[in-house]
Amino acid sequence: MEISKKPATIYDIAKLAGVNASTVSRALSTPGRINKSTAQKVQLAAEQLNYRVNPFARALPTGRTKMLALMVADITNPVFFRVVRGAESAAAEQGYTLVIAESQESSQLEAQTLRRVLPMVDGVVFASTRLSDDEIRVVKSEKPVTLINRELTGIGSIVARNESGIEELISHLHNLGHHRVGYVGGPQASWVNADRGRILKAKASNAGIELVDLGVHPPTQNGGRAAFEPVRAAKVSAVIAYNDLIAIGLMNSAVDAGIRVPQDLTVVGFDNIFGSDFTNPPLTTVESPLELIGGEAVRQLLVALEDSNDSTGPRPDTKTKLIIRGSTAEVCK
Amino acid sequence: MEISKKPATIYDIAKLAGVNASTVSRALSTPGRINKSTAQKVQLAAEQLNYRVNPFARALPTGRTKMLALMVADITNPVFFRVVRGAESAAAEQGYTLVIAESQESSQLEAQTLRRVLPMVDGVVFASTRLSDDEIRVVKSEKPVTLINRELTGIGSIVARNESGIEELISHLHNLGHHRVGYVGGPQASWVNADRGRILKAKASNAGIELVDLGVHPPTQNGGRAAFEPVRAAKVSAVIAYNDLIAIGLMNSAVDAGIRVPQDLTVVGFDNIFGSDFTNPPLTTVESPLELIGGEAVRQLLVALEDSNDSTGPRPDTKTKLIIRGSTAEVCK
DNA sequence: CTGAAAGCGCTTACAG
DNA sequence: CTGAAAGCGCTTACAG
Repeated sequence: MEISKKPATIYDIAKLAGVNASTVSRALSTPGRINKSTAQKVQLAAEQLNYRVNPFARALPTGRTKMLALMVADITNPVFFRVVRGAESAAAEQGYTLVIAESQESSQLEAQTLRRVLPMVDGVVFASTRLSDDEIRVVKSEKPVTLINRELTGIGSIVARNESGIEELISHLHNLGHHRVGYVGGPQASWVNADRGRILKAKASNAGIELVDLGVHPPTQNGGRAAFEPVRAAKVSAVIAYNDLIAIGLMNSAVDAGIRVPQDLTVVGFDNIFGSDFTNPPLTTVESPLELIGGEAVRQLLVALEDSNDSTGPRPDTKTKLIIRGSTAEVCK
Repeated sequence: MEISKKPATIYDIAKLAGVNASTVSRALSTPGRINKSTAQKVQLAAEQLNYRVNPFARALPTGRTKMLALMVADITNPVFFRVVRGAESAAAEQGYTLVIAESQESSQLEAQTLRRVLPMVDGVVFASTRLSDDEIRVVKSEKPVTLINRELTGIGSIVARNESGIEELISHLHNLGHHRVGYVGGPQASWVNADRGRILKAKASNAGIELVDLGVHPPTQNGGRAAFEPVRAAKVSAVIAYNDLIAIGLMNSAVDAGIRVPQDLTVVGFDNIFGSDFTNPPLTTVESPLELIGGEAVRQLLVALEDSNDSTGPRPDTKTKLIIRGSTAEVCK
């Protein structure tokens, strides 16, 4: 329980090992280029002194901080947990530290946070951003950037492949006998919402299902509650929500209105968020490989940074898949 | 869309403003100690050059990085979301950046992560840690530390005041006519578990309720499922779980076994995690002011760091409170 | 393979 | 109030 004394520097090591500080530096960071026994001597001394490199001192001459920023709109949104987990472990694997920054759904706060964080990181992955295409390009002009679930020419991105899950979903609904189903859309500006809507429309039409557009809504439980009236008015036997949160809000309002799920109304969501399995009934949903996506986003960023690395390994398949639970049933008429 | 050119330094500003670099430094960080018009000239030049201080260059001479680490056991555990949110915004408020580090419930991984992160932060708050008392003291010997929901002499900490919520809970159960209730404990080593258990026992005994100890369990849904057998064997009319996750697992198993909640068995949890309101039935739970606690933890850390500040404002009350939902009912016999 | 030196961008006593 | 200088702990050409 010593009182915090100054940590050892390479000069302390140099003295102890009887070599020059530059040799210490090399022995520690590029041991290949140095006499084996010298390197060992240095490493031993470093250990004795409980040496740890000062990351800032290293960052100054190299310009590299070994930190990455992960930008999310809302830390408390369960959709991001798995993204964060995947990103964090991919970063740690390569000795990088992740700074998680939150925009709180405000583009102004996001810009401000970015201004604080950008100078201290080597690159940023946007898991969700309120920034415009142009603003993203400005960031990209300063540091490498990768985008999650948004595409923008000239910028690396990784997105969930919604086709596979939606294919399964439409076929599931078709088998259940649904012919007229509603889509409760998410935010207008959301790339993901557009993607899901487009694919949904195509697959539904292929299957001879009429897809009714039920408007755009906030991606929250309240958004789902507010969407209930349009849903009821549309006289659909099934409804697909932009995400699980909306689906859950929708189910609540339906129950309050005396509509039974799934007997009277089939409901499905997207994401398979934490808790979607203990709704009543448990929610049928299309799941994205969020953890994989988070990990892949930082891996992509890292090859841009360490350009030595395997330039581009095979991109993993980010396919989505349907998880069938209790909120979908045959149309009974 | 310029190709990333080198960011401006204080020397660029110095040249543009026609002063010495040290004057620039002072004008930017301690504007009070400098001629007003000089300061303005400098600030103008800084703006023109779109200057942002290099945090690492600043960190070297000062030893301060303006970064804080927040250590959690599991990023995907919903209990931490609000802690993170509170900590993050308290940090941002003072211009600090939060690094969230995850131990993944492994003390080895935690130690390793700490080794990577500790050199780059000014202090650390442990939201949950697998470290032993002694290990925490070692960290504390290097950097200021504050603890959430754990007490350790000599180390600043902030804990939820479980009395208030438990008081309400016991009185609620008492009013409902329960006389024999079980406690499904959490991890043996958890400070919070011990605290809740102790208070529960005291309050129950005051109210003439017999509290049956149902053992220690992992704080997860599976833990809750596994706890169902002991619960049933104990022949209690109500059960209190260490946390919501356990309570939810317990409810699942009960339903599977044909036991109705709350008619046949009253269930209550702790934490009020995301999703606990849409279980079936919605879970009655004791809520902690997690966001406040997270914020207060970093604020405490910050006064230790900036010792100039208001040495110690009044500590906010971290009282817990009962949220009554559908999983509790009168004992019907 | 190794040393001596310069430099990364800032801060901060020390003079004046 | 301001300048000139030293120093924070590392890395990396440049010699040898």
